[in-house]
Amino acid sequence: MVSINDVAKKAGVAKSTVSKVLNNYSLVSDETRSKVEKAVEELGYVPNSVAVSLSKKVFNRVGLIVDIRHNSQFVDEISMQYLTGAFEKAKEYHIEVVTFFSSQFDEMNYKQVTAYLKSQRINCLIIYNLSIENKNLYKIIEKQEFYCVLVDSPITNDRTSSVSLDHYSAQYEVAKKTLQENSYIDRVLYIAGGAGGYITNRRLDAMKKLQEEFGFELIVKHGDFNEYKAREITLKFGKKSNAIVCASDLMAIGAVFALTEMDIYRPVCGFDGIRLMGYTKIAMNTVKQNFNLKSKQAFDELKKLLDGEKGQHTEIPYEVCTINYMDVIQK
Amino acid sequence: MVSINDVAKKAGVAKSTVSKVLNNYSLVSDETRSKVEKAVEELGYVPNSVAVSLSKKVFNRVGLIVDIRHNSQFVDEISMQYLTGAFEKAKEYHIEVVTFFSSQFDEMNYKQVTAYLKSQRINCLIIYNLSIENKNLYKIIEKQEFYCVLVDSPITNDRTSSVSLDHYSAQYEVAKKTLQENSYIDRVLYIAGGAGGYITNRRLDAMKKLQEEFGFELIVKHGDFNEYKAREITLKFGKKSNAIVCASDLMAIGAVFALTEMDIYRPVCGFDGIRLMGYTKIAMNTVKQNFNLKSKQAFDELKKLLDGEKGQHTEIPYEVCTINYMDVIQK
DNA sequence: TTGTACGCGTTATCAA
DNA sequence: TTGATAACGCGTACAA
Repeated sequence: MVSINDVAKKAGVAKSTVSKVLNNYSLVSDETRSKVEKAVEELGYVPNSVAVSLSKKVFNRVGLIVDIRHNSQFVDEISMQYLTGAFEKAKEYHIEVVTFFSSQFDEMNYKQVTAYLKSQRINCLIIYNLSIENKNLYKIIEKQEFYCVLVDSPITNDRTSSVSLDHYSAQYEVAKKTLQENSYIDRVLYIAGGAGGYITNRRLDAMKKLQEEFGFELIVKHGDFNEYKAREITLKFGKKSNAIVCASDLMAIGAVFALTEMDIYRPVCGFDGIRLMGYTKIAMNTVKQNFNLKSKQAFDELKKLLDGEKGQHTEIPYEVCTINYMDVIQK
Repeated sequence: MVSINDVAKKAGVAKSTVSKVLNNYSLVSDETRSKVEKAVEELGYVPNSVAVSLSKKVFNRVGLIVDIRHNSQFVDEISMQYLTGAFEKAKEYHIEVVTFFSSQFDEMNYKQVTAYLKSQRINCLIIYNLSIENKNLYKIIEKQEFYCVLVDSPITNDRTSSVSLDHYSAQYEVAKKTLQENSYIDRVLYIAGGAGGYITNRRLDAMKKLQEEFGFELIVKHGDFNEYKAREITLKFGKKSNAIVCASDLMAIGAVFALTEMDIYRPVCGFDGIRLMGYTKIAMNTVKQNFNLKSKQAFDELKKLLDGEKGQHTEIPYEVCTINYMDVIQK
């Protein structure tokens, strides 16, 4: 392991001088600079990030908290896009990231979680899909000991930003489009996410607005973003409704497959625009969002927080469309 | 940030004593031990892993190298299971892991990659789906500067173990079963993985064995595990074959959808047993493997390497079956 | 059984 | 403009 001492020795200078060259201090003569750079090059020296982290007062390490525990398997696709987006930005900003799965924190209390994160010298968090059961994370956000960016949870404070799309209007648009494409609608089944969640409530508001406008009866059931539950709900309430609006594509798939089994047709729409949809060959309206981009934007917001800005809420664009197989496999 | 000094002060002992308690040294009186433990508890102290890593001579940090770059999107599912499996074992062994995507190393040369990894104090690697284009990683394995475990690449040396299933017999079995279920087979299209890959060659051998036994004509094309390519190949060669064997489920899906478009039927079989298959509602034979388990086993093998054992090759079980929707969504 | 002192690789301060 | 030295938080011989 080649260290700064080796470089200093080779270049014939003090290690503090090497450090200065590496960190672009201005007060270094061109001559010593080039000597050092030459030695660095020859030895293939790269600073030990562990030691850097230990010695610096501020050293930013970002924890990416991905939620794969609850619900079905196919949030995989979304989580993976979140991760890749964040990794790309991390590289761009030269900031270290560490991946966590929220299930890791399940058996810990608040104190343990913060201690654990701090012990890894993590001072920033990007939290994807914060679920309301996760009291620890809520407390972390509230206490502001970490810089946080929340993806799809509209909480902000001085050290917390949030990135999401406009769930209200997106839900409104996709549902409206789906209902208008079909003739007679007098009873709509809405398979919502988890009871009490921020997003769930926003989207529910949109459905109520639509209900006022169209004057249909609205049946609301909570599928917890779980396709199996959505399936059960559809088997139970699908027949007596004449359209089904789902708060996620996954639940929409569960609903459609249930309808197929029941051998009846009902218009269904989803939310997310996941590629999996293309494989099912189901053509339904959905809200397509770019998860990779959303994650990147979250990282940009984090950078702003680190640069001293206060937390803010930002939104990303979306598109109401259908996902088809050929689009999905092209790339 | 509460440090070992704070604990020592609170407990009224020297920090070295605290360290001994924490690292389970035997030569500590019960009295001081409990004093220290109490202080640790009250302060919520967790050792700073960065400092630990710096001070220890050997500190194991594992880099998980996941390949999401090449081919289609739906390796996502597999990669995610690899990651979760490794994370669980990491927790069990108290070893730190860091996630990398192999695309991160694309523009680097060998020296840069090793320097980068070492700068992060990484001394172990678990490499999933090493592709033959990745010269850097091959060199890393060869040089033995890192302890490596390869998943699905049967290379071993003193510091390198590998975990995979028996690709030869698995390919043989699934293909044989598929062919036997259908009446007359005289020409088989085999859509292989990447040309020259280890796995690809093993599986190809199995197909040749089968060819000898059954006496059919074997057409081999390389789909590079890419469903779009598999689709193109099927469109071109599907009609004149009367069965299609694919080296991955993804390619098999591409083939089936192409056949549907061509409006002809051919028996098709896949490989991997991914859950996505359940969503396509295609019932085809495939080789089902447990990716999560495979990743865990890889971690166990890594542990053995760290404990001084020499690298070895191990295999995991597989099952020839079909993947159906209800099995997939149940859990 | 406990405490002292040093080293790990780096940055930061201050004197030269 | 450079270099010596003290941190950073921890583990660990070695001395007490």
